[in-house]
Order: sequence, then structure tokens, then C-alpha cells
Amino acid sequence: MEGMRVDAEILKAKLRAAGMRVTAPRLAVLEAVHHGGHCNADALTVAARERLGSLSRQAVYDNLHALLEAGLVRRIEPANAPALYEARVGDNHHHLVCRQCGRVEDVDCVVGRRPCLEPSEAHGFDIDEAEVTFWGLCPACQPRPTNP
Amino acid sequence: MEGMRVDAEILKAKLRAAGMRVTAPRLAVLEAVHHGGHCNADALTVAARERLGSLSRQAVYDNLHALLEAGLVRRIEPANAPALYEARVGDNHHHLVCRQCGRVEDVDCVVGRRPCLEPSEAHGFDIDEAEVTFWGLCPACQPRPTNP
DNA sequence: GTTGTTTTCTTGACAAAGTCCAGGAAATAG
DNA sequence: CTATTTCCTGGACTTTGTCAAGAAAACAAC
Repeated sequence: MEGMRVDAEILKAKLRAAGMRVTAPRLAVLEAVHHGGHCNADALTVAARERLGSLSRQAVYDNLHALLEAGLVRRIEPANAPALYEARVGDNHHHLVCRQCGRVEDVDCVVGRRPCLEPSEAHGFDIDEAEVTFWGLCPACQPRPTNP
Repeated sequence: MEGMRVDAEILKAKLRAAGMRVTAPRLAVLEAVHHGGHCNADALTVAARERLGSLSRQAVYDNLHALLEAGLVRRIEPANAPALYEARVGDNHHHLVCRQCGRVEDVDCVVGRRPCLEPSEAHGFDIDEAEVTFWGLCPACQPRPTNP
């Protein structure tokens, strides 16, 4: 009841602090995001249903949207894959994505301080976020060096 | 016949250099990508049909895939939008995306040289690309300062 | 040119991810 | 405890893209 599993009471408090109603589906979705790491809507639906017995797809999407808007959850959309949701918010960290298996890892901001918020030429845009995605192969997907 | 419109002969040569057959649909798609800036498959289909009269959707996708594999075209997939295709390849430049209208601009690599290929912690990944997307509002979508 | 092989194009069905809608059910404010 | 707001259910729908089989076109060799 500590650490391994984020206490439901804490999540309820977060919902209330965000001015949101606390419903069983919403809590289940939020819990699922906290436990899941980087999960897509489908996986979160499965996880939430394990907690509740049943839950409509629409309820999952509705709640994910609500949680996104409240800033309790963050969505990333790597190319060639459905959107993923994560619980780590507010620090604008970046991601490492495996081209083969799709595994996603967090990485803290790259070299220096906010290096990415300064493109060489802003074209008049008012920039509010720099999203960095590193692509490559995760350890499990790298070709093994054939050991003689 | 110069500048404004990339000469079809040059594009044909590029196709041949890549070991690809030159077909009217393929050339039309490649031309469309060159003219389009950052276009999605749908817009490219429309553009290619203007040149040819008719063209199946599948032919557009097939050719885009072939062109991607040949390295003659690059695909980007900003969140909340269908994939976009561009003709500028080989320089790993980055993108500026308007959150409101979806407009996309190119930006050259950010501060310093290859600053982005060095995440703080690679988690054992073998990284081959760092993709940077700047999000914000383009000039046209920025709230106008109400001039008194 | 003509022929033959290979690649490409067309047509139409299919799939994944997500959205829209309308009515019923649950949560909070009073 | 009731009213009101918000949420959830179920099902149809949309968008973006893929699969598959046969017809057509490109290119090489003659």
C-alpha cells in the first residue's frame, strides 16, 4: 500500500483539486494511466475494465480528454502508432521510441537548459512547446553481436 | 520553365537514379510533393489528379511509400493530424507546427550542431534520429493586439 | 517494333483509432 | 432528498490507411 501502487486517495484528491467530479470510471482511468507507463487507449480500457468490471470505450476517451485538459495526464503521439498516455506531467520531458517494438522511455530535457525552445528561425510563430522524440532501437531490438 | 516549377525532367532523372520506374502517376505524385510544401495524402491525391485526370487512392499511397523508401520524400506525422509529405530530404531539419491551423514551417537544426542527438540518458537505445517539433501559433492565428 | 517479364495501377473490401449522438444513470449542490 | 449538472452506455459513423487480385503499363531483349 505504498509506492508500488499510487494510492487511490491521492488520485481522488488530485481530481478534486482540479475541480473534477470523482467517478469510478474516471478514477479507474487515471489509475490505469499511472500504472501503465506509456499506454494507448486500448490498453487503458482493458486495465480500467479489470478494476471496474465494465466500461464503455467512450467513457475512456471522455475521461482521457478531461484528464488531459485538467493537466493530470499527458498525451504523446509517436508516428506510426496510436496515441499514448502518461502520468508524468508538467516537466516537458522528452521521449525515446523504439522503431521496432514501439517501446517508449522518458528522457529528461536534452543538453543544457531548454535548448530546444530556441529554433534558429521562428517564422513569426509564438512557440509554447518543443517536443523532442529520439528514434532508435531499444536494447532488446538491437541486433546481437554474434559472439564467436 | 525555371524555378517556379521544378522541371519534370529533373524529377524523372531522380526517379531513374533511384532505380525506380518512371510512370505518370509516380511522377505526378512526386511533383505534387515538390509543389505542395507540407501536404497530406489527400491533398496530394487532388494535386496529382489535376495533372493526370484520374488516379486511385491506392496508387498515391503506393507511390508515396516507394518514394519514402527511395529517400526522395520525407514523411512527418504531427500529433492530431494525418501524415504530411515533403520533398526536402537528407538534412534532418525540424518543424514548426501551428496548433490552430496546422500550418507547418521548416526550421533548420536548432542551436549548435546536432544538439538534439544527445539525450541526457539513452537507456541503452541505439539512436538514429532526433525529431524536434515546435508547437505554437502561426502569425495568422495569433490573437491580434487590439489597436486603440 | 514486338514480345515477355516485372512492376505498377485499379477496384473494392477491410481495419484501426477515434468521434458523434441521444437517452438513461449517477454525482454533487442546495 | 431533490434538482441539476455531468457522466456513461451503446451504436452508428468518419478518417486515414491497408490488403488483395487481376488488368495495365514500363522496360529490356530481341
